[in-house]
Amino acid sequence: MTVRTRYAPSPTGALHIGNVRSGLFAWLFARHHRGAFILRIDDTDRERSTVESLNEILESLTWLGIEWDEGPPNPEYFQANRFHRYREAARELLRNGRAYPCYCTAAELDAMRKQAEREHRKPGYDGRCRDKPFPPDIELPDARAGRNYTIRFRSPRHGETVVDDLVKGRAVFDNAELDDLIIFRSDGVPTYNFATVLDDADFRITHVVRGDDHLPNTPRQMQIFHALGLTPPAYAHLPMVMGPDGAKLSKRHGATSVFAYRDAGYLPEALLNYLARLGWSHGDQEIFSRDELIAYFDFDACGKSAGIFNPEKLLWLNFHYMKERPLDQLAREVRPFIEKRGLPIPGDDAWLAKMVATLRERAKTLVELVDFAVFYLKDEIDIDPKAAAKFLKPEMAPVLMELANQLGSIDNFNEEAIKAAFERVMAGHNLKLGQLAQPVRVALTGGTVSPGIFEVIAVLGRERTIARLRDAVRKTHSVG
RNA sequence: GGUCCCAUCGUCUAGGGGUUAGGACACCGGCCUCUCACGUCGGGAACGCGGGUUCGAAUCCCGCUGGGAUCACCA
Repeated sequence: MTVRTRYAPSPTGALHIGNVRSGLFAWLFARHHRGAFILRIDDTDRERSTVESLNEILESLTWLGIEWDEGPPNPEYFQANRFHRYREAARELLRNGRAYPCYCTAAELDAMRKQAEREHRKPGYDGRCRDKPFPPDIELPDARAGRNYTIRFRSPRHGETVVDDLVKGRAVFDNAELDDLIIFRSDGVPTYNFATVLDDADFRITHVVRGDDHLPNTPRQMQIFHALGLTPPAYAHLPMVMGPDGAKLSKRHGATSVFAYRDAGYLPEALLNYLARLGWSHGDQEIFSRDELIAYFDFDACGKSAGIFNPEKLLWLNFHYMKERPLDQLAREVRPFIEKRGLPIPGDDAWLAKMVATLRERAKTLVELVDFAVFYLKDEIDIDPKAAAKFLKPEMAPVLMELANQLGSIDNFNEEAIKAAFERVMAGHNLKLGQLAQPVRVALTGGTVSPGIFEVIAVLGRERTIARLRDAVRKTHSVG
């Protein structure tokens, strides 16, 4: 039997990285077994579902390279388009007595819960409508047509339900602990646990891979499978991703959506690698290509305990992938971040690549790289007053002038020749490289930190370099 | 509170009866050096507690403690 896994996000908000990791593992498992990965949209909640959110899901997965074999835009993979199927299944359950109408109102249910809580009993539904007689061909609820009731699943009262989880191992649930859950709401909409079962059944999902927050739902879903005469799929419940405070990762932990990381200048390979390695391992290996991930992935190598999201390690991975990227590709990826910043690019693609080459080992994200690149890109730079006070002293003026002249007379304006020009100036004034490089650095970049001074000059070009040196000379007078 | 899940450095993890408990991120120090980085070398840092089983337990079993998830006419 070929493996079929699915990822079923609901389009009700940003695509969260904790959530997308479950999708990643489902995808890896399917790819590893040369099976199919299905993307299904859980949009039964039409109030909260939006197209923006749907697009974000699709774009995020595409950006990460998690491609689906079946799913959108095919309309059959949207729950909203499958209501006929849910209704049919609910009628079947009503006919064979595995479900029943419940006439309790939301207010009554609420009161029931509160009462139980006061008496320190479990807050579940007490089954008061369970044994009321009803016609087997009773219509499904529809509050607008006056059929103001819900349909509940008749859950077995005795025995136990065993989940043999691929990640967690065996979990045994006492059926007496499971109350009769609503499978159809009074507005005629099926609930999640019911719709999910039918989808997983109809799409012939062999392995349900999801976060372990769904583990408590699993015995209920298995019971519905059985009531429908179907065999449940295998389950793999992955541990959650937590924030630094140890609680389930959520918006209040800051940037958590895939888009947020994309926009912050992270590379998809880095995020993918990081997410895969959170809760899964392959010996001591830290860096994995997509193909390696697929080749090595296995639930046996998944940990059982929740993992805390570590932004520093993600940063390190991003840095790694930026360093090993082909230069022209990295330059191409940096470009939109420069544009977004409203900065001009004073050269062609080859120039941009040279600029990126000097910066890539100093920046951990694309955004950070652009931060460092400002002095290359802007015509006018701001000089840090403290740096100027320390390095642009009046006695440096003639030295900088001479360097400008030397640089002006070079034939081939390359690093080698630039270095030779420096050496001539240093020899003439009896200076060491450090004594010359820092003032020049301040003059050219506005600060005391930059790539090697020869490469900076080579990238900046003769015109700009000389202009900035002269500017700096003028400033030494005003300082002095 | 009920139910379920989980427990090795700060974090991600390897190790599943005998190991100086390994790696990675982060941190600290040396080297490299025109600054900052990169790189490189080195360092500190962990088996939650208590009982068993065993010649021997981080490893197997039980309990405790701690953490998490979940208990909707949300998904």
